[in-house]
Amino acid sequence: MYLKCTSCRILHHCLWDSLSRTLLEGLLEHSLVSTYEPKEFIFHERDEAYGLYVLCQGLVKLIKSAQNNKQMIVALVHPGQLLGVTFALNGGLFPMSAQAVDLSTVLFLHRKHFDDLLQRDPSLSLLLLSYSNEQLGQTLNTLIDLVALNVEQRLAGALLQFAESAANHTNSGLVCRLPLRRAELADYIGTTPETTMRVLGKLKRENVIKIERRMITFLDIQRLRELAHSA
Amino acid sequence: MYLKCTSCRILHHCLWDSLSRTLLEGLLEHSLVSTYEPKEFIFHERDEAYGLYVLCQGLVKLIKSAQNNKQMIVALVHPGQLLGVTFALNGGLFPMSAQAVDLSTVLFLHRKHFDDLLQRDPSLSLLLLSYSNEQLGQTLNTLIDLVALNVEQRLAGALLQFAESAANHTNSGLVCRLPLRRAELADYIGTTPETTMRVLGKLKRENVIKIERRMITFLDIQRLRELAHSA
DNA sequence: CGAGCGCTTGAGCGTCCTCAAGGTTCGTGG
DNA sequence: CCACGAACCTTGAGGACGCTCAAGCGCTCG
Repeated sequence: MYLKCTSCRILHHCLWDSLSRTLLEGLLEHSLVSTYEPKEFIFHERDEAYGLYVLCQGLVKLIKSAQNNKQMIVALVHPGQLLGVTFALNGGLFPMSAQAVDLSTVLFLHRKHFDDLLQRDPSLSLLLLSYSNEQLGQTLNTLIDLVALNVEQRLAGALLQFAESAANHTNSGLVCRLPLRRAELADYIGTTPETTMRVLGKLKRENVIKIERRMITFLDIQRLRELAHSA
Repeated sequence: MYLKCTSCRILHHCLWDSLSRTLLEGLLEHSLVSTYEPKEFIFHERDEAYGLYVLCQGLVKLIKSAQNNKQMIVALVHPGQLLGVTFALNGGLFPMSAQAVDLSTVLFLHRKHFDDLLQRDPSLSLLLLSYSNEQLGQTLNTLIDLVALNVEQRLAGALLQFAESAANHTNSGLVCRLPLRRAELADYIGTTPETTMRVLGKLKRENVIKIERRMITFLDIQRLRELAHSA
C-alpha cells in the first residue's frame, strides 16, 4: 500500500531542519509512504537494507532478538526520526527489526534516490553521521544502565522518559498514556513481564504512580527521580 | 609529548584502504602522535571532542562508567581503528573514555584539519558513517548478549574473540596472550572479577582451556563454541 | 457471549553479587 | 640481589535479586 506523500508536514521539523529546501523536496518527491498496523513489521533483522525509513506518524520499536526467544527493545522511534539509520548505505543488513507499536505511517526512500541526494548535498552525510553517533550514544547509555542499575532504577528511568515526552498536567499530577504494554515495557528495560509487574506494584503501593488501563499518573515525580538516579 | 608521524605504516591498511592517496597524506601531514602508558587515558567521558584519534600501535579499551563505581568495557580498539568515532564533528562530548591497555601509540587529528579533509573528499564522511554504523551494530550485539546470555556464554564468546584475533598453533592447541587482566575481562563481559574467576576455573577443570600467567591455551575450541552459542 | 490475549500475583529456586581472606606476581628501592 | 609493598589473582560462604513455572482474573473484540 504505497502512496505519494506530498503534504506530509512532519519532515519540516525535527532532524530535517538543517537541510536545504531542495533536498527536502527531493525527499518528498521520491519517497513512498505506507502504513503499518500495530505489531506489523517494517523490516526484519538481517534483511538487506534497500533504503531509508522515516517515521511520519505513530510509534515504532526497534527490537533485537536472541536465540532463546528473548528480545530487547533497543530504541523507540518517534515521528520525524529515522529507522535503521543508514545501514542502507553499506548495502548492509539491518542489525535489528522495526515493528509498529501504534498504527504508523512510514516514509521509504530507496537507496538509489538517497544516493542522488547525497551527491547533491554532501552535508547530508554529516547530518546522518551525527544522527548515527547520537544513536550510538543512546545505546551505550542503555548498555551501562543494564549492568549498573537494578530493575527498579531502570523502570523508574523509563517511566520518567514517558513523563517527559508526553505528559499532561491534571489536578492529581502528571498524566500520560503508557506507550508500551507490560511485556513491551519489560523488553524495554531488559527484564521479564512478571518482574516488571512486581516493581510497578511496589511503586503503586508507595503512591509514586497510579495506573488505570493504559493511563499512568505520576503522583510523586520527585521520588521517581530519586529512585532512578540514586543507589 | 607530540611527534610528527610521517613514517607510520599502519594507516595504509585497515579502514583507510578506500581513501585517496591525497587524503591519506593530508592525514599524515597534519596529525600528531603521542604514546600512552598502560592505564593512561587518551580522553575521558564528557570531554569535549576536539578531534579524531587513530590507534597506531598497542591496545585501547573504551569504557563507560556509572555512579556506583561500576564500569563496562564497551569496545576494544586495535591498531588501525578509530577512537571516539566522530563525535568530533558534532563538536560534541565523548560518550565514553579511552584508556590504554598496553603501551599505545595514538595519532590525533584536530577537528579543523579534519574538516578540511571532509571538504576535499566528501566520500570520507560516508566511510565514517559506515564505521559509525559498524560500531552501533557491535554495541547492539553486546547489549543483546547481556540480556540473553549467562556469564559462561559471554565469557566463552570473549575468549573466542581473542582466539580468532591473535592465536598461534602449538602442539597442544591454540595459544595466545590474554589481552586483558581478570578485572578487565570482567568489565568486558559485564560481570565481577570473582564470577569471572569461577567460570574460568570451571573451564580449566573441564579441560577446555589452560591458563598460565597471561597465556591461554585453547584445548577444546569446539567445546568453547558450543558453550558460547547454545543455551 | 465466548475465546484469546493481556494483566496480576504467588511460590520456589538459580545465578550471580557481596564481603572477606589468603596467596601470588610484579615493581621499586635499599 | 634481596626485601618489601602494592596490585593482582584466587577461593569460600552467604545472601539477594530476578527468573521460571503456574494459575486465576479481566478486558476486548469478533
